[in-house]
Amino acid sequence: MADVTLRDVARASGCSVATVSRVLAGTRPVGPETARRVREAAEALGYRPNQAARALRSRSTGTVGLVLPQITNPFYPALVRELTHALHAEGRAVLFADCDDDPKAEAEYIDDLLSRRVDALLVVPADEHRSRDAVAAAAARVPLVLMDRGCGPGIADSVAVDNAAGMALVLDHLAATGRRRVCYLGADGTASAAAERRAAYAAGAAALDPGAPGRLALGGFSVEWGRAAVDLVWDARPDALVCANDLIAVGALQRLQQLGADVPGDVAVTGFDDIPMAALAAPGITTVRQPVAELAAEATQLLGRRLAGRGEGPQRAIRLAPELVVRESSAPRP
Amino acid sequence: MADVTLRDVARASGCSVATVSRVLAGTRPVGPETARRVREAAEALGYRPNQAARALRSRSTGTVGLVLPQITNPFYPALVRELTHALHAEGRAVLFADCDDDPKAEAEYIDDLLSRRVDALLVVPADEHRSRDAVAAAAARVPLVLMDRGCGPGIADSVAVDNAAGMALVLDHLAATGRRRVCYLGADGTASAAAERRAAYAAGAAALDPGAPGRLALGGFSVEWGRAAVDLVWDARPDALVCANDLIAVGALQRLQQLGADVPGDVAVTGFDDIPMAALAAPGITTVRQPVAELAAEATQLLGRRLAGRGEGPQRAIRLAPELVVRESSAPRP
DNA sequence: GGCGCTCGGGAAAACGTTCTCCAACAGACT
DNA sequence: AGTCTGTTGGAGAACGTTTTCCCGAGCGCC
Repeated sequence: MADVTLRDVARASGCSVATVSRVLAGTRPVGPETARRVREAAEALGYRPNQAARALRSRSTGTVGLVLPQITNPFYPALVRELTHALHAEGRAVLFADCDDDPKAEAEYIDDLLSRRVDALLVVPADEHRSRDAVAAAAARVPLVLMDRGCGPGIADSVAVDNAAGMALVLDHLAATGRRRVCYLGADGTASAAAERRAAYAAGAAALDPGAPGRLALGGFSVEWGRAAVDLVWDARPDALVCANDLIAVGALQRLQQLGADVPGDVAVTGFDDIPMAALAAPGITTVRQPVAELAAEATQLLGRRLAGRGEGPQRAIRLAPELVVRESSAPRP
Repeated sequence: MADVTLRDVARASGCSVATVSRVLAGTRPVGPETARRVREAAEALGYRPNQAARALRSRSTGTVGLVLPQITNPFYPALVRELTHALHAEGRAVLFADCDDDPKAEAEYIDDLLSRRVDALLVVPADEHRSRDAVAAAAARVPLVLMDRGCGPGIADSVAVDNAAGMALVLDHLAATGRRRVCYLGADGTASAAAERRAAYAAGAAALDPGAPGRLALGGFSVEWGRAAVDLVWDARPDALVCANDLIAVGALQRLQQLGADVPGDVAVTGFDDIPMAALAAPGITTVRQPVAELAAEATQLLGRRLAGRGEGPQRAIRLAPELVVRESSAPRP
């Protein structure tokens, strides 16, 4: 009942530990008859390799650390799901850490994961600047892929959505459906997603209206901020509110309904990310869907390459094109 | 730059590996002067213990496996967050597995986690019946705590919300605010949460109206089902829809708005779980809040007890009282 | 002064793998 | 026949800890 080891299998099959290891790992050819005996014995005894011993000897745990800022941010569960599935498909397990948006906790978790000898790290950095040191140090020790948010240039491989392209899709759509006075409800952080979307808005909105780039309110990526931000721009009488993510859009929608504004009649509202809530809000929120499964696939592939090829090769920054999802919140006015 | 081991620290501090291990692990008293030297050397070299070696020798990885049916179910992220924080606070890391509601995948993940030598398992079983064998087998090898859903009696320690009490809170509230013709939009699975809530509704609703226990529609725990279920009970002209969870309630709300029904004027709607979306829906959904942090704390405490006390003692099934959160969806009619 | 004791320290044996040697033996070529 | 090459198997050394012995020194006690 207790643990059965290679020794036990060796004894039962009448050969040496080395041979058993070889047939089970397939690391060197072994006589067909011996192989059969070994496999039978292993099966009969219910042998399960001890991953701790294997990790110690082969200096590889088959484990990847995943560090997130906040699992309760509704964008991440889908990402976690895709990542864990992709990694499990390659036989890797996932050590999970949620650092609660705190770069200090993040550094500790990364340290802990490294001492647990993860083969690689997937990190969504909590803060563009304050995460940098810890991430760079970690990247020097194991393959590391940044996801979703950046962390300064030249740190590590990264995979993210093309925020500028997404914002351009939104602005084109609004222009095509006759919106002219747009406002931006954004986030002021230095997180790359915040900065890129902000910049893309500023660049694209000028085409609609020279005044548009100036009409913005910057706060956090939250529903509360969405509610508050509406009041800051409402005087400008916008006919469209472009929000930096779906949570802000949800908040904006709530406040607009309180104010008695008609969406999309009086004003259109758009989000970013396509979290589940965007489809379920009333009206449904027009948003930019991140290709989550593809992001996960790219990230694991990047890791796989580094793990196989002994970490050589230039750094890669992969940007995936997002998709516009049009819902009622931006329907053209009759 | 490469890995620094106990040997290196021993050499640098001029004593033996054993001594270094002792002072760093604090496992036996050591002379103050030697201790100081060792600590300085360890600090200077940047020593980080190799957890793989430690795990091999001490037969404990400091790691807990967490197996979920579906991280994308919006109830789980908060639970994951609390669990990982609680476990990290005890110096444990979390190996995460999402089995996508598939008991077969669940069994494989559990097996994989066991061969990775997790010290314990936290499992939210995917299916009351079909998860049973794998969970029972795992529970025989390591401490295991079931969360949220059950898996047949006598399998392992468990922590969950008191579903019956929660449903009673809802029914009392509806009765107190003058609702008489209630309907139940539930789930038909054998998952314990589904069954318990269903039973509690049947028991409690009889007090409001002898016909109430019969007025129910059973499907899945999803928004889509909530939308569909409304049509099945609408002919009964209910003045309150009691939903088995918040997702169903969200769906019901959507369909009611399509039908032109006024919530809460014509009909009240209640949910269960208090997922973030419940507060953000319009109108806000009256629901039963699960004490997530407390659930997580109880679960880790249960694990801690088993891990410390060599697994003895009777099985415990802990039920925590939930809290009613009253929002607009069940406001009394004027 | 011998006897027990604690106390600080080292040598070395685990833990369960993987992997590098090395031995034995077969067949093939000189 | 002798050497070479390739194939199959075993012995044993790692990997970096923790832990069990054991030793010597210091100290109080009859």
